[in-house]
Amino acid sequence: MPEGHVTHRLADAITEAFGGQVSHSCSPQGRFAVEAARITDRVLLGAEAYGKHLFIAFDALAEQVHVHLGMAGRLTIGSGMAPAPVGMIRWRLSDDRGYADLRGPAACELLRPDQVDALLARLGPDPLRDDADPDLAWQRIRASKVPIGALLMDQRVTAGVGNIFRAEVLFRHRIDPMMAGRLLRRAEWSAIWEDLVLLMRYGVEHGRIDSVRPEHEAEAMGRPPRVDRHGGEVYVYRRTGQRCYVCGSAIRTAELVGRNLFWCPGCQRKTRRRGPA
DNA sequence: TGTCCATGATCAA
DNA sequence: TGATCCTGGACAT
Repeated sequence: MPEGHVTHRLADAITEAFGGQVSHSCSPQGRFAVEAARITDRVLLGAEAYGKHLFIAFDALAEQVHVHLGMAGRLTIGSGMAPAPVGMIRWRLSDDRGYADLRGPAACELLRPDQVDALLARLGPDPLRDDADPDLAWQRIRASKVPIGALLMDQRVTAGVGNIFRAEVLFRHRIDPMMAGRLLRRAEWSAIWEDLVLLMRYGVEHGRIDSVRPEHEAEAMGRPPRVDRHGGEVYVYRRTGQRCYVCGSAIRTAELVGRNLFWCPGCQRKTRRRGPA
């Protein structure tokens, strides 16, 4: 259940745990069995993330493992001997020091180099990558009638941004999620991008999303504890009906292209005031 | 025990 | 726009 920061964190963790070593691959659940047989007992060269996509390369093999966790996928890494498989483990990667179990991914497959290239060509810039060019996203946003709240979720526009980062970054910049992309100002986009880099890097480092600014922490602390599991302190995500930490309005929710959107009607107005929330 | 829901995305119509 | 897929946890019955 990841946004891009999880994928990047996992890429680092896999490289750290298995990089440069011979590892064993299997598929207790069975659906990755043929592919696992091809990669097992090879040296794992490293893992890399692009947006929500994870690629793992092996020595002397042109194909790479491509993993997309989707909404239900999870990859857990443990140390020591792998325990007997519990539940549906699509791919188990292990060596004598540790193991990684992949469950419920939307994708777990071997891709040829040309397939990898085609996939990457579909992705917009990823705020977590040094090679990202935010201007590529801007060119799409500035020409679009689609709400900015939908554009940010579109992986062709920005890769790695999901429902939480979308909601939180728009709140932090006091932007109405329903505002058409083409009404966004260039300076606003630059600020949003820089903020995404900041928030998502924090997410990679800490393994959670915290978007509440220091000056609002006291207010956030006084509120009832969060009940969902994503772990982290946020302004609007899944806080429907609760009071905004900044203006006190009730946080609202609505469906936008099939996903729940959260925003503060007080802070995020169509006619905007200067400065971030 | 069953239903719904989730940090996602694709496909058909 | 709706149906579908992935899996497991929360919650209702």
